[in-house]
Amino acid sequence: MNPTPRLDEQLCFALYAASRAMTARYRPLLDALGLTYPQYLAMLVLWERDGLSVGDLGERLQLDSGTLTPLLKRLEAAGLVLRTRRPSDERSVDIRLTAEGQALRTQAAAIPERLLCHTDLIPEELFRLRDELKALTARLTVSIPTQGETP
Amino acid sequence: MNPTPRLDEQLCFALYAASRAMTARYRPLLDALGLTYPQYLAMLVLWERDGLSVGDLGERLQLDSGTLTPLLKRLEAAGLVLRTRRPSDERSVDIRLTAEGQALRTQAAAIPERLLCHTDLIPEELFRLRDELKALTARLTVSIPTQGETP
DNA sequence: AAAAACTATATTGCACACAATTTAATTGCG
DNA sequence: CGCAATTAAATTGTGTGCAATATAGTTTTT
Repeated sequence: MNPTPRLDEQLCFALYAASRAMTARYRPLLDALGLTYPQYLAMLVLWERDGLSVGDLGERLQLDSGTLTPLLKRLEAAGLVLRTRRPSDERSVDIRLTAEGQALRTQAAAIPERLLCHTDLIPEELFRLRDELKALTARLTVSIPTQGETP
Repeated sequence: MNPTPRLDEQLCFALYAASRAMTARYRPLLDALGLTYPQYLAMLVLWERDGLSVGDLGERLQLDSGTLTPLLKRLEAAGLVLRTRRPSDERSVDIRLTAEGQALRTQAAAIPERLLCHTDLIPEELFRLRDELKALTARLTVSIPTQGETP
């Protein structure tokens, strides 16, 4: 009935390839800061708002503790953050930037611009694409209806 | 000089989040076939053209042998492909579908449609988004100019 | 107040990604 | 021919992602 799906026609592969290509573009710039790409994203969140819990960070990045706990431990080992149990609720772990973590912010500020310079992309197009991707993510993220659900 | 980049403004994060959200949507459908998402992509390529080498597959998927070798070994262990040294050049490894691997094609054919049904996305928009992502990938993938290169 | 239910993180196990190195086969050159 | 250079996979090591489970702390219920 349906034809076999072709790789080049799949939005899913276009997304997957674009995401990895983007990460590859960031890598040399992030190497200079000693950060991996997901670590950079976590730092972006912390630079916006310090002292979030692991859960807060996970909500923002859409990552769970299985991913974040080891990532944050590596950031701690690198001296960029501190992980401390929240006194008011010992279940929560506060992630706070160290002075070194704060300082990295200055260097990171140059990254988006340097990336743009290397790729001759038009900012307006990027903004539109970004917003379309956000809309797509929102639609993909709605709760999946259970097979045969009848409420 | 530059402001600290904000997570929500970054195209890179929109891409990263969308790609993972898409993979998450595929997961339950692929679980039914016993495939992971990258394995599914590899199978898509093989259903289009059987008997490719590891390198050919890697070129198509933009993945290197460090990723593909274990992935293909798992597909072989699952009985979906055979890995054989090419007689004309023993360095190359031919990947060929088994009868079982060919048979899976029929079930896979229903997947893209089922995914669309679950997400009320308009096909025309998706096609356009896909093509924009391909263009982005192409621009991100051009050879990175060396710092201070003067040809 | 003690048990049960709930919540936040951590741990474990598996499967990618990707850099760097290794191994084996082939090609090219003197 | 003989050997250096090249090529194709495989291997090794690190860092995600994510499901499933475990642990510890908190709240709710009886």
